[in-house]
Amino acid sequence: MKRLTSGELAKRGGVNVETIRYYERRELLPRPPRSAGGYRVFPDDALQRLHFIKRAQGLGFSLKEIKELLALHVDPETTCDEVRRHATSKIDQIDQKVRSLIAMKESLQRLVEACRSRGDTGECPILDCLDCCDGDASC
Amino acid sequence: MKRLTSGELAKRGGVNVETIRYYERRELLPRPPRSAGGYRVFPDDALQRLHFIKRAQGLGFSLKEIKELLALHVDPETTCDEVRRHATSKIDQIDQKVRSLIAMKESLQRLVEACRSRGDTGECPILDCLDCCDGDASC
DNA sequence: ATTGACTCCGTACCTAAGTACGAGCCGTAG
DNA sequence: CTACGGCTCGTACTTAGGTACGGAGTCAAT
Repeated sequence: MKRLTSGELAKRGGVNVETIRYYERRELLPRPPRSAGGYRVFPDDALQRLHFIKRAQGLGFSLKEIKELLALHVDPETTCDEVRRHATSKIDQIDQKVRSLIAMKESLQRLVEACRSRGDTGECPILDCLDCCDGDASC
Repeated sequence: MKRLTSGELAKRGGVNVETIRYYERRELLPRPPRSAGGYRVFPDDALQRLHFIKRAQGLGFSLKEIKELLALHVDPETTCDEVRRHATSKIDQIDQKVRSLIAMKESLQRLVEACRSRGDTGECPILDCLDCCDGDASC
């Protein structure tokens, strides 16, 4: 268990020092103990926590949602059932995002395919229908 | 081809009127012709455009990226190849997001599964490892 | 003991993506 | 013709997620 200053934590986590303070204010990182001189001294699992935050964020979770995810861990009152419900609902959210993304990807793929196979004449099919593909559109 | 005022467009698109003006400033919606009295008069394909924007946004594209996507359509200079490259790169971006989301989903699923199958003794496994699952973690 | 790097805190500033507001036209129904 | 709702504009405010700043204290090496 190495101990980290805020600067070291920030560097290892690939974030700004100020971000560390910010996350502490937002209660995404627990407020760490302080050294004699008043410096923050983070246990090194703070780094794991930080990685988790950044990864979840990269997946489109807001800091508020991430705080909820982390809260599951922290609250000794939460029952296993409760935790499972939260987790399951997050899974559903993720699924929804994935489905939407895949739909959009497929639209784009169809366009690229049409584009590749078009004859020499006429316009690029992508140009003709990029902005008219609604979900289940037959572009 | 119905013509829409900004208010009608906003209502049909499910957005605020100000958002319409904002998108016009950001050049996501082309600046429409004006009526004698100075009112915006949108061709009704503006609604398709608006839908596209909201959908793309829901998938995590920024307005800037969406503007790029739309620009493919607009610029008569873009060659088909160029368009295809843009589209393909967007597909890659989407793929990356999907992979990350699926990884996170699987982590959560493993946790839920472990939780469901645990005996009566001991702590909820979700609580123990929610914040330590790094990508390919063996939670 | 002094220097230089690091950290503290509070506050202010920043970008993205809107939203709200007020004053002043437009347009139509009564 | 007047009232009332919709539209115009510029400007200001909001939330989310940070980033930057400045004055002061700390720590480690020389």
